[in-house]
Amino acid sequence: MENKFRLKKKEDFNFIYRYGKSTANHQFVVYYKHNSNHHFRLGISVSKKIGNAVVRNRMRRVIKEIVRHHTDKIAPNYDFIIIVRKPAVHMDYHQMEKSILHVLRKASILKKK
RNA sequence: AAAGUUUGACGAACAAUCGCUGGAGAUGAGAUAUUCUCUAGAGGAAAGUCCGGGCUCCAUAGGGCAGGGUGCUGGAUAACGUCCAGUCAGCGCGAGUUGAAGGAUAGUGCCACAGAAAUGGACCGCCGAUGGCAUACAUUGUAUGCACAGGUAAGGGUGGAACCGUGGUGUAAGAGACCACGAGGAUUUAUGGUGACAUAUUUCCUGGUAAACCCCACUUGGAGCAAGACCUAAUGAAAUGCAGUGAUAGGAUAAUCACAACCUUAGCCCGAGGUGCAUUUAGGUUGGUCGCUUGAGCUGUAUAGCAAUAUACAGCCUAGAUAGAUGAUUGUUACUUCAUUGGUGGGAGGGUUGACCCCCAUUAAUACCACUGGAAGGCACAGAACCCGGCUUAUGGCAAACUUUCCAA
RNA sequence: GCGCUCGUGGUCCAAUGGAUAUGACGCAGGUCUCCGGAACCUGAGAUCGAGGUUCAAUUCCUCGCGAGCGCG
Repeated sequence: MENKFRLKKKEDFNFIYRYGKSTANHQFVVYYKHNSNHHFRLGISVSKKIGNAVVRNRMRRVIKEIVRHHTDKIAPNYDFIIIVRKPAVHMDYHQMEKSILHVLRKASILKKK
């Protein structure tokens, strides 16, 4: 995933947490906010409570992979952060894919058909 | 066959599609942009951060104290609290394994409860030799009694531990006071060993505790890659230069006012508010580059050594991220387990060193072997963050050597 | 990266190396009451794990596990 699609700075995260809106399902939480770019930007947050370094890295990589596969469905002009909750650890790729699409649709970040 | 002990190596593979990071090449005027090609890309513990070192900066004439650390011997090492080989002690039938293993004879402290007493102590007890008092005989003493002075450490059965233990001599009663045998410690000498130490021997001594204070020996400056070096926006600082028109003041300077210009007030006008500009210097925030991977490196061979390890020669270059790359999906295979069998072929015996176990009873069926087919799993612990050497902890199956017991020959 | 502190019944705590491990709240049973509460009485329930030193460890030492905090 290219750098311009990623949220990196601590200030960006804090800004979205403070001024953005949030939705959630059982496995994920999404914070999102309009931006002035012509593409979306993604941040991923996995707490230390979720597991050890291997588990956290796996969650991050799988989420990156899922979002990359659905880049064309995601509406531009959004910054959003995906936060992983504990039940997501035991899901496989396809279940996570469904769950993430569900939560993004709830947040109305996905493009309408 | 069962139960163990030690050591060692390993930590699945391949393909397709879609991606990530570094490097090289092409594309491109050029760049850290774009596109394409090639190539490299996690571990045995990368983990915990428990030790040690390299490296960097700061401090430092030299020496000592304090504080910290370590603590049998010899060796290895860059160094270590690590490793190897030994000694001694403990544990285990054994293979083996564990040990902060100097000093209690430098000094101080502590040893609850119980017990007379927990290290210069006398409560009960024993004795009354010597001294004292009393009585009797008698004359300068003898005998008996008292338990006053005093002597004593045998007995008290409490405790984890009772002034080394047992037996004797000795004595008024007793006592390492003396003797014999024995336990432990220090010490002298001899022998063996580099040494710890072992064996014999001389002399002296005898509670435990130093992971209590302490003494002795050795060792130790502090901080950490967010170390540190370099480049650099914005804002503010200093210096220099310039600064529209008009007015005031002045030696001179933007010192002040008005207008103009520019900015904000959602697009325009009015109104309101605000504003010197450029260059250089120092500082070094944000951001970036270096530090950053050629190293006490890896592989192989030979030599030295019981070994840890060292030396020589040859070959090799093998991750470098920074919201942090090394991934995802699908398929196949190795491998494991299950169903105890669907099929084909072999087949009177099969497996086993053997004891023994399984199966069947000769037209046939079964065990077993080979090939093929089905289902499930395809794993555990775990992710480099400056780099190494160890330790510790987590974890999957495998192999080898050795030990003990049982059974058969 | 470096450093510090703590871990004791269900909860909050106490403790000189000396064990029957303290107290409060809570829990259970009883007394009282027509019933409940309050009060009173009684009881159960714990030293984070593994080793070591010591006659004896919650306490001392080592390693591990978990929690919290500080500095850069």
